[in-house]
Amino acid sequence: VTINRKKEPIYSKAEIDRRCVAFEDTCRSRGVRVTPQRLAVYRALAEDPGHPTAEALYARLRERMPALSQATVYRTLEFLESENLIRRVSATEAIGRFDANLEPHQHLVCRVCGDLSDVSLPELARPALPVISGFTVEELDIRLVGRCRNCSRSKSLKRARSAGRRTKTKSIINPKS
Amino acid sequence: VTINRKKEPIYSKAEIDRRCVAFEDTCRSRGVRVTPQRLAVYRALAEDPGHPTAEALYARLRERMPALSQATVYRTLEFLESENLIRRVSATEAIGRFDANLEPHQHLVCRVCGDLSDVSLPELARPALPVISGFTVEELDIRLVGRCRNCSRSKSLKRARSAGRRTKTKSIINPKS
DNA sequence: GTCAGTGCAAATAATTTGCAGTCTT
DNA sequence: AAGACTGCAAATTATTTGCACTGAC
Repeated sequence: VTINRKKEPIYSKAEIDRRCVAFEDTCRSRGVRVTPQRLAVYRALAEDPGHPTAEALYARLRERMPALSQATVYRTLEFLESENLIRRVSATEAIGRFDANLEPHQHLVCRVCGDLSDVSLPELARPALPVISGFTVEELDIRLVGRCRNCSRSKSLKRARSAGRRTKTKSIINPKS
Repeated sequence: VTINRKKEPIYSKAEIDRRCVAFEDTCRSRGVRVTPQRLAVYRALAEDPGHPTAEALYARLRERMPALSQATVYRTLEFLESENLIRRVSATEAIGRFDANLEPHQHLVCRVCGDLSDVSLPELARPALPVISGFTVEELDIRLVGRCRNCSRSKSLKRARSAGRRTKTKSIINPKS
């Protein structure tokens, strides 16, 4: 078991440079513009192993780019996510979806429509909690992220923000369509 | 593999009744009052396998309890969570925490301070994606939820809302202190 | 009767959007 | 030059909080 306690960046300087170049290539190959803002946001995230929030990145970036706006940070992160160049991870402060089912089970999360349903993987009915020094594991939260039946065809990644009952199908990620 | 496609409630009517009684007992044993609102929120969640949001529960509940307020729903859900009577699950629309590390790895989530760090469980370095009919699994997201070293002592569950750099240590869950 | 719990409305937090101007290609 | 991106500020959405009141014990 290897824990990265936020001491070092996820990638070495050289690796980060390489990734920034790859990022530029990706942008160009997809006909998207390479801007200083996009590069800066991408690099700042690659350098920060602490899973920062958009707000935290903005605070750090504005020191070097005072004119940078929050909106750009949000837009850039969304763009990077849609290009699979970064991932969004969930902490405990996730927007509230609740579950009264306390039996060990897992969740199926559709990344297109946001649908959330239960699954039971038999091999995980009674999961062994990994032992990690310096951290008391109380719960193993497993999510299978992918596409539900209805969304298996759709190509775009229009993440539903609030997956309540709302059927606001406006694309957030792909405003170009 | 068993999938619950939201057709039936998680628990049978009888089971829900039993749980509501257990809920009452828990409240009394902890010196917390049993109110119609708390019972209604708990029951509504137990009856809804769709992992509803606070907003969705509120919308459903106010039909039968027109005077119910949103604030009560939020407060009750928080209370139920702190008593381990329900769980909070995360969908894709989680409040943004980002990660540029695309290598397969897992996350350690401290439920007290919200701290998020990387772990690599060797047996999951190259995880086999479960095959589930009617759902295309693209990613296995595993979170080890518990307490980090610093928080292993603290008893209260003061979930950090925005775990940025903010050190707002105001207790949300335990306003009585 | 007491005070924990509620309702209401206002406050805060996080994110999104409209629009006019700017810079990449 | 064209229009994709940006900055700004206002709008939206989700959640929290202060305060006076009410009802569970």
